[in-house]
Amino acid sequence: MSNGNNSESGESRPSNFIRDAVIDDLKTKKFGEATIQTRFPPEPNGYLHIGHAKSICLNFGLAAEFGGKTNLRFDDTNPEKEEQEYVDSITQDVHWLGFNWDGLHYASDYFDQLCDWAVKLIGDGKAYVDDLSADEIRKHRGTLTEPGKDSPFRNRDAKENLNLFERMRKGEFPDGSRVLRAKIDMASPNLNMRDPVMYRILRADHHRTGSKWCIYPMYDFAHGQSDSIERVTHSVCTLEFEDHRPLYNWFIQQLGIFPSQQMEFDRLNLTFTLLSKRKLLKLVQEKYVSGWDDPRMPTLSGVRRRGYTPQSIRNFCGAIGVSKTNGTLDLAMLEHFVREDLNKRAPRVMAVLRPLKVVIDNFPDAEVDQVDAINNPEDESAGKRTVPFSKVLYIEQDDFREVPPKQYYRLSPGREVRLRYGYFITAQSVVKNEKGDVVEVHCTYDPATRGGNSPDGRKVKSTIHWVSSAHAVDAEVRLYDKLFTVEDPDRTEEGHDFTANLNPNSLEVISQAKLEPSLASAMNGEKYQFERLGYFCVDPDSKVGNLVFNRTVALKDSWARVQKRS
RNA sequence: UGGGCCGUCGACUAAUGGUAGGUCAAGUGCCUUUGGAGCACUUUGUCUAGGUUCGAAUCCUAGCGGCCCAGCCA
Repeated sequence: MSNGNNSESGESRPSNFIRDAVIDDLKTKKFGEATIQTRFPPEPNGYLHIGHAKSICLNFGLAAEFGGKTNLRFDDTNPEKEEQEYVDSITQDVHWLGFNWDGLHYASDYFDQLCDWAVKLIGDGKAYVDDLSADEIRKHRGTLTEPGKDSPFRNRDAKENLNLFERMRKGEFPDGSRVLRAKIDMASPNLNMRDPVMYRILRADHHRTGSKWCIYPMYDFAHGQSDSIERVTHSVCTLEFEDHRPLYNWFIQQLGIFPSQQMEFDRLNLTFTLLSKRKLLKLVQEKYVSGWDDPRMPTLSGVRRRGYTPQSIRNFCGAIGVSKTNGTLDLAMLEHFVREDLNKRAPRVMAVLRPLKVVIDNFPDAEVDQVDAINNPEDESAGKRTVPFSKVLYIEQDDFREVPPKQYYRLSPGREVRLRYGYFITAQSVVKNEKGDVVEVHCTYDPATRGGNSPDGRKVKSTIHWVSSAHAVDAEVRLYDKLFTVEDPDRTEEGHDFTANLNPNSLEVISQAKLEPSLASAMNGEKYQFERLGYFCVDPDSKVGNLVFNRTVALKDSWARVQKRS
C-alpha cells in the first residue's frame, strides 16, 4: 500500500510520520476530547519562501483534515531584526497561498505572561541572574566534548535574583550587562540545557511594543510557552530544533502548563536555489536582484510575480512529502507542478519573441482574414477567439532555417508548414541584410488550407505560431533562467560565497516582442500560454500601451533535447 | 571528537516483521493543428557486515556516510 489511509470515499491521501502521530494522538485522546491545534510561527525578519510554504501547507493541512484550527503567530522576540513590512508581507503571502488562520497572535502579546513565568521560575530556584559577559558565558559553556562550568553567580538566592531581575526589567542596567538564565545542568551533553539564557537586556524599539520593554525573552523561553498559551497540540518545526525539544519540554514542565508537543520535520531544499532568509536578504540588499519580489527569487512574492499559482505550490507541497531525511529536491519537480496547473487554466495566445518577417506573396495586399483559434484545448469552456491573418506576418526566427539541420521540421526553403489556425505556407525565397542574415522570408500560401487543413489530405510535419505584422502589439518580455548556475549554490571555492555562483544570464529582456492583438488590454497578473513557448504572466510594471510579461516557465521542449543529443 | 537526528531507484517519498510501490527526471513507442498536452511501455533502488526470525528496508549489534548543536538569533 502506498498510502496510509484509504477513506471510505475511496480517496487516498499520502501520509507521513507527523500525520500518523496526529491520527494516533486523536485515537488515544492524548489531548482529551479536543481536536488538534497547529500554528505557523514565522519571525517577521524577512519574506516567506517556498520552504515556508511547505510548513504552512503542513500546519494548515493537518488542522483542516482533522477539524482543528491553525494560528498565525509572529515569533517577534528579537526587535533588532523585525519590521512591520515583514509582518505585512507574511500575512499577505499566507492568504495568497490560500489559507485563513483562526487566531492571529504575536509572541509579543505574551511578554507580560512570560515575564510572570520568569519570576515564578526564579522564585522556585529554577532561574538566576548572571552578571557574566556574553564572552564569559561562552567560555563557561564548555565545548562539544567538555562539560561547562558553573557561573559564579549561579547560586544567588531567590530574593536577590528577584530583585535583580526586576531591576533589569526597569532598565537599571546597561544592555548586555546581565541575563536571566535557567538553572538546569552545566554538564549536559546537550548544550541547550547548559543554563540557557531566558532574557537579555536590549534597548531596541519593537515594531509592536515600542519602547515598553528593555528586556526580551529568547526564542527558547518564548516559543513553547506561546504554543502552550494557544493550546497548540502539535508544534511542528524543522529538524534543527530537535536539540531544543528537551528544553521546550523543561519549561512547560516546570511551569506546569498545557503540554504542547514539538515534532520536527525536514526543511525543504531545492536544487539551484537558496532558501535562507539571511542569504536572500543579502541578494536584496546588495542588489543582485531587484527586490524580495524579483521573479527569480524563491520567495512567495517572487514566485507570485513570476506567475506561479498558489494551487501549483500547494500541489507541490502535498506531493513532496514530509520526513526527517535531509535531501534536496529537484527544481524540475516544482516546475512540473507549475506547468501542470497552468496547462489547465492558462488561455493560449500567439506571441513572437524574436520576430522574422514573412511575406505571403500570393495573399491579397489589403485583405485581413479573421481566423478562429481555440483558447484552451484543455478546457472547452474557455471558448474561441479570432486572430487576424494578413499578407505580412512575423514568425519566430528559430522557426526558419535556410539550411535545415537533421530532424528540423520547421520552415525552410521549399518546405511547407502550417501556420497555426491559418494556412499552409511554403517558403520560396529569402531577403538578407548586408551581414548575410535572413531578414525576410517570402512564401506562398494555399488558400484551400484555411483553418489549417488541406482538403487533399496532405500532411505537414510542423505547425508554427505567427502574428500579423499590421495588428501586432509590442511588448517587453522578461525571460528568467535559474538564479544560480550550479545545483548547490553554497558550494564554492575557498574565499568565495554563494554570490560567485550567480547566473549572469538569469534575466534576458526582450524589448519588442510581437503579440496577437487580443493581448492589448491584458491586466496585471493574468496568465497565458504563449503557444509553443511557455507560460507568461503580466508583470505589475505593465501598462496599457506598454505591456510587460514575465516568463513563468518554458514549455517542455523536445526539439531542444534532439539538438542536445546531436 | 560529546550529544541528537537521518541513510530505499538519478531526485523526493511509501511499504508500521509478510508482493520493494508512487511522483519527478530519463528513455521508447503511439497520438497530435503547440516538437505542448495526453496515452502506453521501459530502465535503475533497501549504505556495509554480522545477528534474531519460517520470513528483515523494517528489530538487534558493529561499522561507514550525511545533517544539526558551543548566539545575550530564530
